[in-house]
This record gives sequence, structure tokens and C-alpha cells, in this order.
Amino acid sequence: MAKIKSTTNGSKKEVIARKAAALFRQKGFNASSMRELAVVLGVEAPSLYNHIGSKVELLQLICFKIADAFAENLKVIEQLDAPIETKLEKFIRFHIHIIQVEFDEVYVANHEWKFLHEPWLTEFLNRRKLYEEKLLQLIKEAAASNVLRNIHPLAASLTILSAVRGLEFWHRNKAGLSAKELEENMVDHLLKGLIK
Amino acid sequence: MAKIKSTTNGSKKEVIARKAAALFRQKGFNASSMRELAVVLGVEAPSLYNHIGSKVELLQLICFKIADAFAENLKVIEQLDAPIETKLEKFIRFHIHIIQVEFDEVYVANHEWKFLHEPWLTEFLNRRKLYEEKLLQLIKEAAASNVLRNIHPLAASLTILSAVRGLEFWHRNKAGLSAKELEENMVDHLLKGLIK
DNA sequence: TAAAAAAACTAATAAATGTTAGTTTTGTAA
DNA sequence: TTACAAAACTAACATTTATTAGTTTTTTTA
Repeated sequence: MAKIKSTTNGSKKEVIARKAAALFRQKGFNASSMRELAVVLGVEAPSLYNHIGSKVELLQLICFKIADAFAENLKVIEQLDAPIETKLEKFIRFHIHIIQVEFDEVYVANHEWKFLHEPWLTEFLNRRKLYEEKLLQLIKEAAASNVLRNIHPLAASLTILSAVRGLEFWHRNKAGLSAKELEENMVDHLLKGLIK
Repeated sequence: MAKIKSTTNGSKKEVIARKAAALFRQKGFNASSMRELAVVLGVEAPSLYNHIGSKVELLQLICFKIADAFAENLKVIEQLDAPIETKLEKFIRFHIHIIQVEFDEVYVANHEWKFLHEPWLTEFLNRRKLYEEKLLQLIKEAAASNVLRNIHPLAASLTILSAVRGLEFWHRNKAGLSAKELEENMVDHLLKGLIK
């Protein structure tokens, strides 16, 4: 019974990875069994191995899909011919956007990366470190061009990264606030502050 | 061989829970085995059951210790006779402080709560929801007394919660920034913004 | 339609895990 | 020193898990 369909949603491996992301987010990587994943896909567990190499390979696919998306976006922003404030703004907006369209994957990449095997684990951490360093660089540029208040660049980058990273848990509060509203308000808050 | 010591560090159960918090943070709750925990304590795994009821009970201890600390702090802040800005400031400072002194526990409470069993799982989520609602209330008060810029209260509370929650991952960057520096800068950034 | 490839199935395995039972050792109080 | 309680130990278990092997069914290709 050929049940795993590779439609416009991508290859069969990608279909499996997407379902895996949803499962891993809800239950965690370790607590998610291949049997559970198979049920979601309407198939027996060993059948999955016709399409994937291992369970941890699914985690790799998810984590590096997100890592790639982050890296590519940052690259675009860096090459932008725009004021530094605009770059920071776009950085924040990107995070708010991706958390909406790839919630499961972003959540898994942020929470379950530690179950990657080597050499993927090291590679993932290197990429994350690079990402953080590049944001810091962006903020230092802004500080150098005198557009920022007197805030330590490293502290600012940590605050921004923390804020956008914690966004995962906004998902629960969707009801009271549209994505657009959150985006505008958060950009405003992080760039211009809360108090008059 | 009576090896688990209940010194000034608390009861034996508390000593075990503290080591468990460190282990759970590093490897995740599910990936941490009782045998590993036993090694850390210099004991065989079944010996642990002279002191604790189950593995998940350790998770309960950790999660609710933190939930209690959060709730108590918020209560103190609410009862404070101070301007609303001061209350928000103290709220942020508390999070930066507790992440320093109880890093493992806060991390575990934030990441591993989903492995709690009922009725603890529901209780934990209720408490977290209440906490978020109370911060929102605080911000609405501030908005009502006209001290805030024109930011949606729910968005502001999400931004602040996200920022302080994501602080876990500042721990890695300690090198470049003292706790005090981070605290002052983050409060400043979240309350007054980044851009001049 | 016949052959080949893809992908499903069943059965089985080896390893790891939380936990219990039963026993021995250690520390304490009389 | 003797008796009791606390807490360690060894051995074992039932379960769950990812994965492999081998086989049958389905789909594609020629």
C-alpha cells in the first residue's frame, strides 16, 4: 500500500520530515517513537526505512533546513544597501515571520538540536555561533554610526536574540493578537522601547 | 556505603534533585537515565529509590520549585507600593537574577515540563498561564496610567516574556558580559529601546 | 501485459530503561 | 556491644525502542 505521497509538498522524505517535525515538537525527539510517526503517516514503522536512513537523519533535515534559512536571510540582510536600523528591523521581522510559517521546524531546531549526532552536532553549533556573531557585528556597526542609545552591543544582541527566540511561545497566544500586530509592536518595542 | 550526603545543601532528596537538574538540562529528561544520575551521586541506580519515588518526581520537584519562586516574586512585586515602571523593572531584574543562581532548574522547568505526568502537567500549565496573565495585567495598568508608548499590552508582555525566557542562552556568552552589565542593559533596552 | 523497481508488510532482535524484590552493609541509639 | 533503622547492594523483570531481514504487494516502465 503505497501511502506516503510525494505531491507538491515535496519528496517523500520531506513529507516524512514535516510530520516528524510536528511530532518532535509536541513530544520531544526522544519521546517520539518511529511507530508513532508511522501511525501519523498511515504506515508501519519499518516501511519508513525505505525512505530515510535513520530517526536522527530526520532531526538533521529539520535542524539544517532552519539553519540554512536563517543563514540565507542574514546574508541577504548583510548585502542590503540600507541604513543599519532598517537591517536590524528586517532581522527581527524575519524571525517573527519564520516562526509563523515553520513553527514546528523552528521549535525543533531550537529545542532538540542536542540530540544530533556528530559531526552534525558540532556543525550546527558552529552555525549558530556564527549567526550570533554576525548579529553582534551588525549592532556594533550601528553603534559605530551613532544611531544607538548607549547600550552594550553584546547585551543588545542577546536581548534581541532572546526575544525573537522566545517567540515560539507566542504561538499559544495567537488568539489575542494577529501576526501583523505582534510584528509591528515587537519591532517598535525592541527598537524604541516601552516607556515614553 | 552511605554516600548521598544531606549537608547544609538540603535533604537527600534535594541533593538528588539538584544533580538531576544538572543532568536533565544537559541531556534532556528522557535521555537522562537513572543509571547516569546514580553515577553522578556515586551510587547504584536502585539505591536512589530509597530516597525518591520515581524519576518523574524529580522533574516535579524541579519544575515546581521554580514555579513557586516565580509566583512568590510576582506576588511581592504586585504588593509593592511603587510606580508601575519600577514594578516592570523589578520583574525583568528578577528573571535575570534567577537565571544566574538556578540556571539548571530554570532551564529544565522551561524545557522539560512536558514530561510531567498528570495532574502535575495541568497544574504547571495553569500556573504558567496565571503568571503570564498577571504580567499582562501589570502592563495594562501601566498603559492605563499613561506611562507607556503606544504598544499593544499583549505584544509588550510577549516581548518581555520572550526576552527574559530566552535568557537561558545567555549563559553561554557569560565571558563577554557580566551579569550586572547584562541586567542594566537589558532593563534599559526593554524599557527605553535601542534607537536614539 | 510482463518485467523491474519501489515500497509496503510481518517477524524478530539486541539494547536500554525504570523499577521491584530481596539481601547485606552501614550508621545510630540504648 | 547489641539492636534497629537507614541506605546501600545485586539480580532480575517487563517494556519500549530503533532497526534489520526477508517477503509480498503495489506501482512504474518497457
